[in-house]
Amino acid sequence: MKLATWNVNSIRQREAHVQRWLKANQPDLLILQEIKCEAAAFPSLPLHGLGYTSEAVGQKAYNGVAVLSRIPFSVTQRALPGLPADDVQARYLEVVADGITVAAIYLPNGNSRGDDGFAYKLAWMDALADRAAELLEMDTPLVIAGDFNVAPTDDDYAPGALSATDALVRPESRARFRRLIWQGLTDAVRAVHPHGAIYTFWDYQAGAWQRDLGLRIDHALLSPTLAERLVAADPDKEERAKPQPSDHVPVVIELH
DNA sequence: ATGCCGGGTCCTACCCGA
Repeated sequence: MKLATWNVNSIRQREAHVQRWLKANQPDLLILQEIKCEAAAFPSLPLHGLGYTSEAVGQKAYNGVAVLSRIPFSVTQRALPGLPADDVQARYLEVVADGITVAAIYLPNGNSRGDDGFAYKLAWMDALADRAAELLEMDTPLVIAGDFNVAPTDDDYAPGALSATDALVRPESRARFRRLIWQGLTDAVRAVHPHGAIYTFWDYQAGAWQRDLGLRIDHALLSPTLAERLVAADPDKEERAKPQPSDHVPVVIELH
Protein backbone atom coordinates (compact mmCIF):
# COMPACT_ATOMS: atom_id res chain seq x y z
CA MET A 1 0.00 0.00 0.00
CA LYS A 2 1.45 3.31 -1.12
CA LEU A 3 -0.17 6.51 0.15
CA ALA A 4 0.80 10.06 -0.53
CA THR A 5 -0.26 13.53 0.58
CA TRP A 6 0.35 16.77 -1.33
CA ASN A 7 -0.65 20.37 -0.81
CA VAL A 8 -0.84 21.44 -4.46
CA ASN A 9 -1.67 25.15 -3.96
CA SER A 10 -4.50 25.15 -6.54
CA ILE A 11 -5.34 21.98 -8.49
CA ARG A 12 -6.18 24.07 -11.54
CA GLN A 13 -2.61 25.44 -11.58
CA ARG A 14 -1.07 22.06 -10.76
CA GLU A 15 -3.19 19.55 -12.66
CA ALA A 16 -0.41 18.61 -15.09
CA HIS A 17 2.01 18.19 -12.17
CA VAL A 18 -0.40 15.82 -10.44
CA GLN A 19 -0.95 13.79 -13.60
CA ARG A 20 2.78 13.46 -14.27
CA TRP A 21 3.46 12.60 -10.64
CA LEU A 22 0.72 9.95 -10.53
CA LYS A 23 2.07 8.28 -13.67
CA ALA A 24 5.60 8.25 -12.30
CA ASN A 25 4.81 7.17 -8.74
CA GLN A 26 1.64 5.08 -9.00
CA PRO A 27 0.37 5.53 -5.43
CA ASP A 28 -2.68 3.56 -4.44
CA LEU A 29 -4.08 6.68 -2.86
CA LEU A 30 -3.13 10.35 -3.10
CA ILE A 31 -4.72 13.03 -0.98
CA LEU A 32 -4.55 16.68 -1.95
CA GLN A 33 -4.88 19.92 -0.03
CA GLU A 34 -5.53 23.50 -1.12
CA ILE A 35 -7.33 22.52 -4.29
CA LYS A 36 -8.76 26.08 -4.14
CA CYS A 37 -11.92 25.30 -6.08
CA GLU A 38 -15.41 24.04 -5.55
CA ALA A 39 -15.87 20.26 -5.75
CA ALA A 40 -17.75 20.61 -9.05
CA ALA A 41 -14.68 22.26 -10.60
CA PHE A 42 -12.27 19.52 -9.51
CA PRO A 43 -10.67 18.14 -12.71
CA SER A 44 -11.51 14.50 -12.12
CA LEU A 45 -11.92 13.28 -15.69
CA PRO A 46 -8.26 13.43 -16.81
CA LEU A 47 -7.30 11.70 -13.58
CA HIS A 48 -9.87 8.99 -14.24
CA GLY A 49 -7.91 8.28 -17.41
CA LEU A 50 -5.01 7.19 -15.20
CA GLY A 51 -7.20 4.72 -13.35
CA TYR A 52 -7.99 6.94 -10.38
CA THR A 53 -11.37 7.90 -9.04
CA SER A 54 -11.72 11.00 -6.94
CA GLU A 55 -13.72 12.72 -4.28
CA ALA A 56 -13.35 16.39 -3.45
CA VAL A 57 -14.55 18.67 -0.68
CA GLY A 58 -14.09 22.20 -1.93
CA GLN A 59 -15.06 25.84 -1.72
CA LYS A 60 -14.34 28.87 -3.86
CA ALA A 61 -10.80 30.33 -3.68
CA TYR A 62 -9.61 28.83 -0.41
CA ASN A 63 -8.80 25.48 1.20
CA GLY A 64 -10.24 22.30 -0.29
CA VAL A 65 -9.18 18.66 0.03
CA ALA A 66 -9.50 15.66 -2.26
CA VAL A 67 -8.79 11.95 -2.46
CA LEU A 68 -7.59 10.20 -5.60
CA SER A 69 -7.55 6.42 -5.43
CA ARG A 70 -6.95 3.50 -7.74
CA ILE A 71 -8.47 1.15 -5.16
CA PRO A 72 -12.16 1.26 -4.19
CA PHE A 73 -13.06 3.58 -1.33
CA SER A 74 -16.11 4.90 0.44
CA VAL A 75 -16.55 8.34 1.98
CA THR A 76 -17.28 8.36 5.71
CA GLN A 77 -17.05 12.11 6.53
CA ARG A 78 -16.99 15.28 4.44
CA ALA A 79 -16.32 17.59 7.39
CA LEU A 80 -14.51 17.21 10.69
CA PRO A 81 -17.00 16.06 13.35
CA GLY A 82 -17.17 18.35 16.35
CA LEU A 83 -16.85 21.66 14.54
CA PRO A 84 -19.71 24.19 14.58
CA ALA A 85 -22.43 23.32 12.07
CA ASP A 86 -21.99 26.66 10.30
CA ASP A 87 -18.27 26.07 9.62
CA VAL A 88 -17.93 26.19 5.81
CA GLN A 89 -14.17 25.72 5.50
CA ALA A 90 -13.32 22.72 3.31
CA ARG A 91 -10.56 21.07 5.31
CA TYR A 92 -11.51 17.45 6.03
CA LEU A 93 -12.38 14.37 4.01
CA GLU A 94 -12.43 10.90 5.52
CA VAL A 95 -12.60 7.71 3.49
CA VAL A 96 -12.18 3.97 4.01
CA ALA A 97 -10.04 2.07 1.49
CA ASP A 98 -8.89 -1.53 1.85
CA GLY A 99 -10.08 -1.50 5.48
CA ILE A 100 -8.01 1.57 6.34
CA THR A 101 -9.60 4.83 7.42
CA VAL A 102 -7.79 7.73 5.78
CA ALA A 103 -8.47 11.19 7.19
CA ALA A 104 -7.29 13.81 4.70
CA ILE A 105 -6.74 17.11 6.48
CA TYR A 106 -5.85 20.70 5.73
CA LEU A 107 -5.33 22.13 9.19
CA PRO A 108 -5.80 25.89 9.62
CA ASN A 109 -2.63 27.97 9.42
CA GLY A 110 -3.55 30.13 12.39
CA ASN A 111 -1.53 33.23 11.52
CA SER A 112 -4.35 35.19 9.87
CA ARG A 113 -7.15 37.12 11.58
CA GLY A 114 -5.23 37.57 14.80
CA ASP A 115 -6.37 35.86 17.99
CA ASP A 116 -9.53 34.57 16.34
CA GLY A 117 -7.53 32.84 13.62
CA PHE A 118 -5.24 31.16 16.11
CA ALA A 119 -8.16 30.12 18.32
CA TYR A 120 -9.79 28.55 15.26
CA LYS A 121 -6.64 26.52 14.61
CA LEU A 122 -6.56 25.25 18.20
CA ALA A 123 -10.27 24.40 18.21
CA TRP A 124 -9.79 22.52 14.94
CA MET A 125 -6.90 20.54 16.45
CA ASP A 126 -9.00 19.72 19.51
CA ALA A 127 -11.78 18.41 17.28
CA LEU A 128 -9.25 16.38 15.28
CA ALA A 129 -7.90 14.77 18.46
CA ASP A 130 -11.44 13.91 19.52
CA ARG A 131 -12.13 12.32 16.13
CA ALA A 132 -8.84 10.41 16.32
CA ALA A 133 -9.79 9.13 19.78
CA GLU A 134 -13.13 7.97 18.47
CA LEU A 135 -11.56 6.07 15.57
CA LEU A 136 -8.75 4.59 17.68
CA GLU A 137 -11.34 3.42 20.19
CA MET A 138 -12.92 1.37 17.41
CA ASP A 139 -9.52 -0.21 16.63
CA THR A 140 -9.82 0.77 13.00
CA PRO A 141 -6.53 1.05 11.09
CA LEU A 142 -6.13 4.80 10.72
CA VAL A 143 -4.00 7.26 8.78
CA ILE A 144 -4.37 10.97 9.43
CA ALA A 145 -2.44 12.73 6.71
CA GLY A 146 -2.15 16.12 5.10
CA ASP A 147 -0.97 19.64 5.75
CA PHE A 148 -0.94 19.98 9.54
CA ASN A 149 0.54 23.48 9.52
CA VAL A 150 2.61 22.46 12.56
CA ALA A 151 6.38 22.03 12.71
CA PRO A 152 6.42 19.63 15.68
CA THR A 153 9.96 20.29 16.94
CA ASP A 154 12.86 22.65 16.27
CA ASP A 155 14.36 19.98 13.97
CA ASP A 156 11.35 20.54 11.74
CA TYR A 157 12.19 23.98 10.41
CA ALA A 158 15.31 25.68 9.20
CA PRO A 159 16.77 28.25 11.57
CA GLY A 160 15.51 31.61 10.39
CA ALA A 161 12.61 30.21 8.38
CA LEU A 162 10.04 31.13 11.05
CA SER A 163 9.79 33.31 14.12
CA ALA A 164 9.24 31.65 17.49
CA THR A 165 5.80 33.27 17.70
CA ASP A 166 4.57 31.82 14.41
CA ALA A 167 1.39 29.76 14.73
CA LEU A 168 3.20 26.81 13.12
CA VAL A 169 5.55 26.50 16.09
CA ARG A 170 3.64 28.10 18.98
CA PRO A 171 3.64 25.87 22.08
CA GLU A 172 -0.15 25.57 21.95
CA SER A 173 0.02 24.17 18.39
CA ARG A 174 2.82 21.78 19.24
CA ALA A 175 1.06 20.57 22.39
CA ARG A 176 -1.96 19.62 20.34
CA PHE A 177 0.24 17.79 17.81
CA ARG A 178 1.84 15.90 20.71
CA ARG A 179 -1.61 14.96 21.98
CA LEU A 180 -2.15 13.04 18.72
CA ILE A 181 1.15 11.24 19.27
CA TRP A 182 0.27 10.45 22.89
CA GLN A 183 -3.03 9.02 21.69
CA GLY A 184 -0.98 6.31 20.00
CA LEU A 185 -0.35 7.70 16.53
CA THR A 186 3.10 7.44 14.91
CA ASP A 187 4.65 10.27 12.89
CA ALA A 188 5.62 8.15 9.85
CA VAL A 189 8.47 10.32 8.54
CA ARG A 190 10.11 10.63 11.96
CA ALA A 191 9.68 6.90 12.62
CA VAL A 192 11.82 6.21 9.55
CA HIS A 193 14.13 9.24 9.91
CA PRO A 194 14.40 10.02 13.65
CA HIS A 195 16.88 12.90 13.39
CA GLY A 196 17.88 15.73 11.15
CA ALA A 197 16.37 18.27 8.84
CA ILE A 198 13.58 16.96 6.61
CA TYR A 199 11.31 19.49 4.96
CA THR A 200 8.07 19.36 3.01
CA PHE A 201 7.58 23.09 2.30
CA TRP A 202 9.76 25.91 1.02
CA ASP A 203 8.32 29.42 0.71
CA TYR A 204 8.21 31.02 -2.73
CA GLN A 205 9.79 34.14 -1.26
CA ALA A 206 13.29 35.26 -0.39
CA GLY A 207 14.97 32.35 -2.14
CA ALA A 208 13.77 29.92 0.52
CA TRP A 209 14.17 26.91 -1.79
CA GLN A 210 17.65 27.90 -2.98
CA ARG A 211 18.73 28.54 0.62
CA ASP A 212 16.99 25.38 1.91
CA LEU A 213 14.90 27.39 4.37
CA GLY A 214 12.22 24.73 4.63
CA LEU A 215 9.58 23.50 7.05
CA ARG A 216 8.29 20.01 7.86
CA ILE A 217 4.57 20.60 8.20
CA ASP A 218 3.01 17.89 6.01
CA HIS A 219 2.63 14.69 7.97
CA ALA A 220 1.17 11.20 8.02
CA LEU A 221 0.18 9.78 11.41
CA LEU A 222 -0.37 6.03 11.67
CA SER A 223 -2.36 3.95 14.13
CA PRO A 224 -0.36 1.15 15.83
CA THR A 225 -1.07 -1.74 13.47
CA LEU A 226 -0.27 0.42 10.46
CA ALA A 227 2.91 1.73 12.07
CA GLU A 228 4.04 -1.91 12.32
CA ARG A 229 3.65 -2.13 8.54
CA LEU A 230 5.64 1.04 7.80
CA VAL A 231 8.54 0.52 5.37
CA ALA A 232 9.17 3.99 3.89
CA ALA A 233 8.15 7.60 4.49
CA ASP A 234 9.74 10.36 2.46
CA PRO A 235 9.05 13.77 0.99
CA ASP A 236 9.58 13.89 -2.78
CA LYS A 237 11.91 16.86 -2.61
CA GLU A 238 12.65 16.90 -6.34
CA GLU A 239 9.14 18.12 -7.02
CA ARG A 240 9.96 21.53 -5.53
CA ALA A 241 12.57 22.12 -8.28
CA LYS A 242 10.08 21.66 -11.15
CA PRO A 243 8.79 24.68 -13.10
CA GLN A 244 5.82 26.43 -11.43
CA PRO A 245 5.85 24.08 -8.43
CA SER A 246 3.60 24.05 -5.43
CA ASP A 247 5.38 25.39 -2.36
CA HIS A 248 4.77 21.95 -0.77
CA VAL A 249 6.11 18.60 -2.03
CA PRO A 250 4.40 15.19 -1.89
CA VAL A 251 5.06 12.99 1.14
CA VAL A 252 4.98 9.29 0.28
CA ILE A 253 4.23 6.50 2.77
CA GLU A 254 4.70 2.81 2.00
CA LEU A 255 3.18 0.03 4.10
CA HIS A 256 3.85 -3.66 3.57
C1' DA B 1 11.27 41.75 6.99
C1' DT B 2 5.35 39.05 7.25
C1' DG B 3 3.92 40.10 2.24
C1' DC B 4 10.00 39.65 -0.82
C1' DC B 5 5.96 35.03 -4.39
C1' DG B 6 1.99 33.14 -5.93
C1' DG B 7 -2.70 31.62 -5.52
C1' DG B 8 -7.51 33.38 -5.39
C1' DT B 9 -11.50 36.90 -6.54
C1' DC B 10 -16.61 41.14 -6.35
C1' DC B 11 -11.16 42.48 -12.27
C1' DT B 12 -7.96 44.76 -9.51
C1' DA B 13 -6.61 46.05 -4.99
C1' DC B 14 -6.76 43.07 -1.57
C1' DC B 15 -7.16 38.59 1.13
C1' DC B 16 -4.64 34.39 2.31
C1' DG B 17 -0.80 31.38 2.71
C1' DA B 18 3.42 29.55 6.36
